[in-house]
Amino acid sequence: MALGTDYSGQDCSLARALELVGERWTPLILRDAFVGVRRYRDFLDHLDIPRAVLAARLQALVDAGVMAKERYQDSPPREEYVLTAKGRELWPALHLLGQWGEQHLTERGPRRLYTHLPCGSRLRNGSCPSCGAVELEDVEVRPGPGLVSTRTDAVSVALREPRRLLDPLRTS
Amino acid sequence: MALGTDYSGQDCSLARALELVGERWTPLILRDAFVGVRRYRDFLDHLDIPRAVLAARLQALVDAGVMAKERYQDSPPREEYVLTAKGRELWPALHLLGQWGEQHLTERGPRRLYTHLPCGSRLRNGSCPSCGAVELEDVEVRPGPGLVSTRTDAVSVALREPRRLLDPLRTS
DNA sequence: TCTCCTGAGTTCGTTGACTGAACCGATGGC
DNA sequence: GCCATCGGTTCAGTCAACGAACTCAGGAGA
Repeated sequence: MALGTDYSGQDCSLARALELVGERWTPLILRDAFVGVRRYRDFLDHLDIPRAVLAARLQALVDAGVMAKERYQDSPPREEYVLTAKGRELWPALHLLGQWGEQHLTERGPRRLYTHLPCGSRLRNGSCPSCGAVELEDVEVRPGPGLVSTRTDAVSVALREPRRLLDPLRTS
Repeated sequence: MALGTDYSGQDCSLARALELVGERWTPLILRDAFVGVRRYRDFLDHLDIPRAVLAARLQALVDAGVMAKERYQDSPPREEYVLTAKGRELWPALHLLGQWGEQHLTERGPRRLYTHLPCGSRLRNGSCPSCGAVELEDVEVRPGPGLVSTRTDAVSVALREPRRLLDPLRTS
């Protein structure tokens, strides 16, 4: 979202949330994180985002406690960005917004299908209609009939197969 | 959100939605519309938004079918902006994002309380936990313990009393 | 009729975030 | 020694947001 993203003077929890996750690119970074993207390079390749912006956003998300930076190898030292519990709780809001876009802004069918694996039902409102709350690891993302993926980056290719949310995406 | 808000190359319904409702100020305009704000002047006074930006955003929302411009008096001719059915369906997503902000970005208690009047229960996930789906007109917004409203514009003052969602706010 | 006021914008110069390309430092492979 | 990769930082140019001033139409009062 946004630009100069402070909504000072708005005593409103939505404004506070938007100052953090309403900035331009941030929701898409989080969407990628939910499907398992963790590395700087993968975010970069999949989003076509300027490097400086990606670095700034990831840093802001870490500072806010939405993501955490974790060492995954020592030689050479490499770190990856993973969602914290606080970050994972953004899932219903982001999912709902995506579902709204799917229903109102697209003509072809859904691009991605979300299934709660233990019971097999399609997700509604970011949670399972029959089970209630949902562990994200139990949710499967699968390409839907509306998906037209022409991208060749590693993340897009991996997402052409069914995956579980949060399952780390390994591209190397 | 955003600046130059096209996420071309992202074949993703979330990106499509963000191109419309992810722009800077747009979510707050919609939030105000849900609590009954309809007039250019009221949006202006309550949001402290630059006039040019407000005009552009309202026009974009009308073009997208999220809001509609309706004549409410003829002499002098005056029009107001009301949510369409498509726009009202954004409520769960916006509400959830606000709730996330309430839980994670604020120390004092909730600023606004949302109640489903027919059954009296507090809203969860933008809908009623006992009744399921919800008519927005049946939802009451009430100031909560965390609210510190120092603003003196007509909208802020009106929101210090309980109101129903979508109930037109008359300030004149 | 003349003047003032209000609502709803538009215009315009300035500011500042986003963009993309180039550069940098550490590490590892050959 | 040379080259490639990962994860950034730096920098000049662009474009949207900002805020103040201006416009225009239609009353209201004198």
